[in-house]
Amino acid sequence: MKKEKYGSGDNEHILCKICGDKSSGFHYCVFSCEGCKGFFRRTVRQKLEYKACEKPRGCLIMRISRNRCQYCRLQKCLSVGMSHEAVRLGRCPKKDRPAKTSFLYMPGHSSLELDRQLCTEQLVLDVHAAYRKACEDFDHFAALFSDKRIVIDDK
Amino acid sequence: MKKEKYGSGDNEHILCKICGDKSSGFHYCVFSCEGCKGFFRRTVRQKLEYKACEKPRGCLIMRISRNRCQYCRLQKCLSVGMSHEAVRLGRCPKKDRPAKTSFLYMPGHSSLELDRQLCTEQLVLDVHAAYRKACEDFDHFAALFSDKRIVIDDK
DNA sequence: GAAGCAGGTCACTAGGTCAC
DNA sequence: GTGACCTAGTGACCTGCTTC
Ligand SMILES: [Zn+2]
Ligand SMILES: [Zn+2]
Ligand SMILES: [Zn+2]
Ligand SMILES: [Zn+2]
Repeated sequence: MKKEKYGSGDNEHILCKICGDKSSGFHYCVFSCEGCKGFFRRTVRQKLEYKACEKPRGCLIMRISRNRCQYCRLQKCLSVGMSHEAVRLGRCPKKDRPAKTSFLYMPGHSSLELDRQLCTEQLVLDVHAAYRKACEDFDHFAALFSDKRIVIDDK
Repeated sequence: MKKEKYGSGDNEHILCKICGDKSSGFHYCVFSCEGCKGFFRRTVRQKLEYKACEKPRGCLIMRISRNRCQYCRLQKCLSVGMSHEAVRLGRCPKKDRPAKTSFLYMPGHSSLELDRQLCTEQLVLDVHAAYRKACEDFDHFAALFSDKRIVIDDK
């Protein structure tokens, strides 16, 4: 029989657990995209270390934001269980196949749906940024309050 | 009459003598898993030669490490008695089988036990690596000592 | 028959490559 | 540095044959 071409599997309906892009398979024990797979491989093989993220609550890793912070991308890879030690080679045992009802499974993807995903990601990032800003404002306020530079006058 | 399905035997409670994965039967005169069986078959059939391992004391072959060094995997296959010459066709007489009470026999395996096995393997590999490092350090020290660059002053 | 292994098949992935 | 694409292996599953 013919050798199937690259990428002909149905892994593309599964989402990358790190960034949400379409997965190309089960890499380093995690369903992940070619980008995150390559990123993790380079990091481990060359023993790269990234300078720590300065944002107090870290970065959201999504398809459109995954290249903005290597430190947080690596943290996400590790936190979802990527491991260079434990890999699975060969055919996937039938009983291990992820259920198509899993939230990781995406029923289809037209370019329309891709556009929609990108818009949604941008929206999520905007909301996240606003949330973070609010947290900082609150911290600032709390500091002033504890310094008694702000008092509540409930007379 | 009806052909039993693949993997329906009770061999899965026996461990692969090469890597410790679950055995799928008695292959090339050794209880072994599908992976080690296929590896040995390819090696013999295609007369493959692997470049010698550089580690002075070789690699530990376990389920999670078996694909890291083909040379040592083949050595392990040969050392536990795999042989392409003494191929046995057909079913294996019960009296020739190793007893199930041997340490090769694993009473059960849930996914919990599999996880535990992987953790244990990683631990063993770490300890092995530390041991090897200690051996190298000792060799280095012994060399200095025999060169009289280190002396013991027990005055 | 029934059980069970050798060999084949081909769904899979680690690692390499190189245009961006 | 990134990631789409390729290739060499890997190993889960199957089929044909052997032995009991
Ligand atoms: Zn990804
Ligand atoms: Zn960050
Ligand atoms: Zn094995
Ligand atoms: Zn080795």
